[in-house]
Amino acid sequence: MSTLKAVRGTRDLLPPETAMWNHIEATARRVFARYNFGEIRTPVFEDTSLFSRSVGEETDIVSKEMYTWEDRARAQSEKPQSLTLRPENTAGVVRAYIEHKLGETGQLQKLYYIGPQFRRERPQKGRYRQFWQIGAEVIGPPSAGSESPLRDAEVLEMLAALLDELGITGWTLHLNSVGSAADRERYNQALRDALIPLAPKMCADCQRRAVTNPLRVLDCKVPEDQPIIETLPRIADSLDEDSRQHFAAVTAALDASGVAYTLNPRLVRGLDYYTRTTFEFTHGGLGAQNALLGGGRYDGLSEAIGGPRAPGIGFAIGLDRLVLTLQAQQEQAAATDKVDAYVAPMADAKDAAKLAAMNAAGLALARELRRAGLSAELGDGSFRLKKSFEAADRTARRIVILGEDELQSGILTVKDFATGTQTKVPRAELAAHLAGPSKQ
RNA sequence: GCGGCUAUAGUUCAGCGGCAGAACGCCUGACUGUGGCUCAGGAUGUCGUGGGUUCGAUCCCCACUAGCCGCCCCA
Repeated sequence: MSTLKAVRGTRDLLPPETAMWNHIEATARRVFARYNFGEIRTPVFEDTSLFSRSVGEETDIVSKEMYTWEDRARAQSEKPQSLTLRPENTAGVVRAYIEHKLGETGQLQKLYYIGPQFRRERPQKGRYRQFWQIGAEVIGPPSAGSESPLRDAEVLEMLAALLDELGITGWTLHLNSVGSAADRERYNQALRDALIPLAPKMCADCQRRAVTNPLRVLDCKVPEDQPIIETLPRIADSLDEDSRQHFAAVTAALDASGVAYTLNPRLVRGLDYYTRTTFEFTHGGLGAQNALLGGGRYDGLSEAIGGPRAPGIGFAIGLDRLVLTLQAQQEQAAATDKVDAYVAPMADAKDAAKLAAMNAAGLALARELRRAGLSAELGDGSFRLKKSFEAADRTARRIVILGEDELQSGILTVKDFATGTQTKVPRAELAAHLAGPSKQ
């Protein structure tokens, strides 16, 4: 019989690793708050059509990577509904924006989310079937300034600030504009036409892509294909005047705010809803999954799923990958934080009544310390003192010994592991003593 | 969906067609109210699952499952 395990592509996050996750999430919340973003939490599953209509019917995500099931009807009159675990969160946020008529407020909505997403892909480094994303969206009616290139620049600048604050070094911002939906259609056709004579000279993958997904040819990494790729039409040449001006304004604003970026005319993104500005922050050391985060503008998404005109821009950070990057960067995750005190009750283990009484006294003392705001671990009176010390040294900065003497006198024995000094401390002063720094 | 590599103690990994190994961690003691550094002892386990070859398989073969890495695609 096989034992139960986390299903393929999912995993448990345990201490001390979770400390890193909490640190990243807390940093993101702090940074986002400075930019006036508020948190949104949307359901982890939605009506399937939300994703097919937003992400794109023909994308790999929708066509073969979604966890979709038919929710059974509970009444004869009820129709079964096709539901899907969210493969990304932007669609859900825009759905909520429409559902709650946030556009009617006339205000720009600045929303961020942190949560799990689901795609049924083959797991590998930095890629899981349940993966975590931190993302944010700026969306609103055009009258609120949602189309302004200033929003693009602000979002990018915020991301640079977040990565810097997290201590991620060596990231690169790749920037491009894919233009309007019409621009993209035009470009796609131009690319197809250009590839007809060229594709036979390219690698096998490109020959296939030329037919199935010409934009992907631009991503080809085969060295021999690069000269050919250089000759292909550039999307910048297919942009209409509005998109061109918008992009120029974004880069100008980034220049003014000192955010470094690399223009990458080959950066095309996999989701259908992207328009105009698209971007990606990459980092080495992530293997084939070198994208830390990606995003872009989606001026037509709201309308595509039946909402009002609501241009927006957003991004999603792969939290799993961010953790990998930070772990690789830090030699060793910082030593796990030790608690302020280890309360070690001592009693004769053979005397059940005394043991119970001493343990109760230990629990009360630990409670006292915890109520004073200190972190404390509690030992067991049946332990020999040596064992208590060993356990305490692993988990706490100091040990507080609670034996018969201490209980009667109300004066506790405290030993500081950093200095090795042992002192007697009256119970009334204990919390203050434990809160203080180590001293010789 | 496709390809390569891997699966042995709590962890990281050696190993060999014939009694299952190391390091770290864990437990006990030297030390009955004192940790770290020592020292002496101890327990680790369906050798991923199922089948096959063999007198005998943890080892060789096949299948399956899972993990890692890559492809596709993507955060």
